[in-house]
Amino acid sequence: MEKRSHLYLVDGSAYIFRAYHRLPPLTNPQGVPVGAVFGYTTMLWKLAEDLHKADGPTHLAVILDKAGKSFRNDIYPEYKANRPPAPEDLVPQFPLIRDATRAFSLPVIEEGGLEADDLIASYARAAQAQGWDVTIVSSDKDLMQLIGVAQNGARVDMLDTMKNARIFIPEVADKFGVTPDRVGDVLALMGDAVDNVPGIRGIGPKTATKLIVEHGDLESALAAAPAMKAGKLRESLIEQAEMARLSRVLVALKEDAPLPLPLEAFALGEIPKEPLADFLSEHGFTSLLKRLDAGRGSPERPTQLHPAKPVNASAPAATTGSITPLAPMPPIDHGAYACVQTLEALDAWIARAFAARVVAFDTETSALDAIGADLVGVSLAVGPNQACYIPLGHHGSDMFDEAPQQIDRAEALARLKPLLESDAVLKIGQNAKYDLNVLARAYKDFGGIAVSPIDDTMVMSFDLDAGRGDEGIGGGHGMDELAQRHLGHACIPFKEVCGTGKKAISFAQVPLDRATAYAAEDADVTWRLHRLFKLRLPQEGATRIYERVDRPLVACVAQMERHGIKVDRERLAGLSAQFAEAIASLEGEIHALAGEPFTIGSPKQLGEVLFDKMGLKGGKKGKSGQYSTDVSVLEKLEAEGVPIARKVLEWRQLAKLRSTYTEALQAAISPITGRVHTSYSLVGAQTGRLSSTEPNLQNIPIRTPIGRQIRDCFVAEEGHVLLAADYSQIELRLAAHMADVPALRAAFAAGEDIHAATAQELFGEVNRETRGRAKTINFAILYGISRWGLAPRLGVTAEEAQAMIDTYFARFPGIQRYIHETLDGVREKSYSETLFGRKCWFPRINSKTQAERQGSERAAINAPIQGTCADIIKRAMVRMMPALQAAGLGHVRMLLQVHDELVFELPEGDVEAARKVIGEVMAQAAMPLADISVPLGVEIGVGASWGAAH
DNA sequence: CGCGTCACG
DNA sequence: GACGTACGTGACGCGC
Repeated sequence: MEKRSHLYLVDGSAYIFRAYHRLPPLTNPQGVPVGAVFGYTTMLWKLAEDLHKADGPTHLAVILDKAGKSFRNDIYPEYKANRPPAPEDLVPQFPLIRDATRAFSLPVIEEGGLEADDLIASYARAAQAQGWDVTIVSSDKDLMQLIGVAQNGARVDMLDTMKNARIFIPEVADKFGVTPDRVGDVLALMGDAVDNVPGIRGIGPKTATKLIVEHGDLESALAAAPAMKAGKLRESLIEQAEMARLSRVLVALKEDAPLPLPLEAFALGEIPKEPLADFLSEHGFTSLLKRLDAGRGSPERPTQLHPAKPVNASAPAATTGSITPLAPMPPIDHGAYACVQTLEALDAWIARAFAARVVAFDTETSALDAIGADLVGVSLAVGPNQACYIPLGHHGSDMFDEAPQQIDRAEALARLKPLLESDAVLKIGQNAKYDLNVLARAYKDFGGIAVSPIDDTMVMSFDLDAGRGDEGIGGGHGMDELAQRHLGHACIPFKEVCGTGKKAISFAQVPLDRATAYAAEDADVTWRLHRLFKLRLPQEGATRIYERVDRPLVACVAQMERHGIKVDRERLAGLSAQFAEAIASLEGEIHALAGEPFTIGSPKQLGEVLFDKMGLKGGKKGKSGQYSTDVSVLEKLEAEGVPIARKVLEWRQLAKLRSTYTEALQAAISPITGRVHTSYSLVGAQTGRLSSTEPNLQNIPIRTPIGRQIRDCFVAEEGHVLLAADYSQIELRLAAHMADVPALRAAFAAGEDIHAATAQELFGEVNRETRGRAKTINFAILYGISRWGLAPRLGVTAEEAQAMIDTYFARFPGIQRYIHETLDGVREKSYSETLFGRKCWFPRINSKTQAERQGSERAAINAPIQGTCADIIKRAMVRMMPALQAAGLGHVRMLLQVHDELVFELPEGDVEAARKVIGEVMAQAAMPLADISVPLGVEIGVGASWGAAH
């Protein structure tokens, strides 16, 4: 049976207004706002998917309003006169709607002097006359007049894609209380404030419906007015009858307009993929692009990496393309900030934030650690100087002082929660991870607050300017520094508000006026920075790394920090005592050997004892005029048969382990959770790596048996295990790929021992000695090699080291080429780039000072490799929880990241299932953006402790 | 607060 | 001829 023709008429203009207000303010990689365009594109996509359904479209057209006046203005000049101008960031989206439609190869209809509604009505009636069904894709109430069934059985209905609802006669009756053919009469009576259709003052939807239901139609209702009982309604109907008649004409749809294109022109065929793919890719609609690629059964095509644009470091970058320069912002004015102390004021600010759809926020807490501190207040900013502070946990400055007036904390959080969690409002934080953690813990009885979606100005700054610290101004990404650098504004220093040292007070004790100035300023500054960075990201090619890697990582890492990891306190204490005993006994022996007591932990005293008092040789003084006593020096002495050297080395090791680990880790156990919560810095390492502080859980010992015991103190909860998954030799694999070294790639592909393979290539034979040398050289390559650096590590002369480097380059010419090309690129652009486009700046790469220059060169060789590795594991982290959830393993907890390793905690029974998902996500983490020509090997271990999981 | 040292990748 | 001597981190104790 042939499918009955079914015409879809899409009311494009009405749609984008709704999409604009419902969707977050996205921008495409060029910085153009495209939130509404995205919504529109998604809608077309959904419609296109219905193509093959039985009741799906056979014909489709998009109808748009054309700018300018319509015939209705000739009848009534005030028609649509009080419409506010379209929002600033919607205007550039109008032309893109046409692009989007063309990308789907769909016809667009627009005609001057006619509104979209008239064209829709005319097409609908024409189609109906031919016996076609018609679906109007809109939710505009005016169009509901068209709904119904013609004599020939052809029907007109409507589809509201946002609510995914079909609208037919019953739905119209629900809304208006009348059948569709009487909707115009109801509308004429009630008027329309948005379109400025006058109607009759004092008559709203209820009365209008009642009158039409009672009297049948408008004219009858007007005619019946004199007979009505005296009162306002009667008067209005009589006095304003003409207004109602005028309104009736205004709301009537023109159903016989000439059709710019014949109906047959709207026939749907298969939608060509190429123009669509180009459009989706141009605007960064990657989710749809993926589905498109999946749909055509081809492998996902790696999206184009950002072309490396030559950047003139001295020229401001904010002038590219057609992007309008930012309007200047007024200077920061603390007097403009509000302190919110009533629910009414709070509600007003929340409404402002919803209306602005972008809000910067900041939390103030009683202490610095996000896991232990209490929420003291929240600040919001919706524009420059439009900021407020909401105190929630302030008390008096001392115990006799009364707490200031504040909104009840639970009540305030209940009102803030919908705002902070709304998909339609972007929340901006400076180091948002901190605030995410505070708010996730606050309001706990109600599940906490899961702030989303977020932008983070600190992370944005990092993705734009990592490494740029040597250009005269600080290179950090802290708020005070960013405000100074980008806004020329000196923030109120925290210590000025809370003091320092012994006299420091909690933020909860700060008087509200000062607290407001400080806290609201933070939100204000964050808002302003966001405006600058959001524009710069696309202009400077940093959108990809920010949007795809670092931005989604914020919430992911925040959750890892909240999980924390369990440590066995008793076992740590036991080790501590054991170490203490050994330290004490070594101390005695060392003092005896030295012939006098001294402070072994003082390199100064130790050096003097060894090289002056005891007269040992090999003492070398550094620039501080002090003897060096580090491991290499002491090991050399030991090899020469100096017994005290061994003892000092042992003493050092144990002292280090005890103070840095066994003691410090016990102190780091949170009294609240009983676990240890590190804090990861997303901007700590210039290469893109994370760093870990308070405590640093990325340097827990593993290399020596004695140190490894500390890893055994990291344990899983009862009934659970720890799973450690690490990338095997990932940096060398990436070097093999990025430098294109066939021999190394082949060795990795074959699963060979890479250092042995290197030894075979370099020395022609593999034994312990050659493998060890090959390993050292392999690492030297990754770090930027020099003969003087390599020589002492191999125990050879610089000349011999140079010979090995030469051999290495001869056997693996790609490496030498990579180093040259990388350095040339960095010298020219002042930054390096990872496979995923992460930049790392090297402002001293062309320094006149050799040491400075060479240092930058070595770092520049390493940065793309170390940074790509960081990108890959970050991508794995971002994808991990969704992948685990999809596999029914949402309860698996990701706890730690140690550069090439992820540590999880999970029930024993889930090990096999989790192992599969985790291994797969990690191995595939570079795809589809970068297709690494070497497999990413992942090794997984499981055990009751971290030590046992290796 | 700078330095030397050493824990990790 | 001096410069420094492999990349990236963070924490500790000493001594000023």
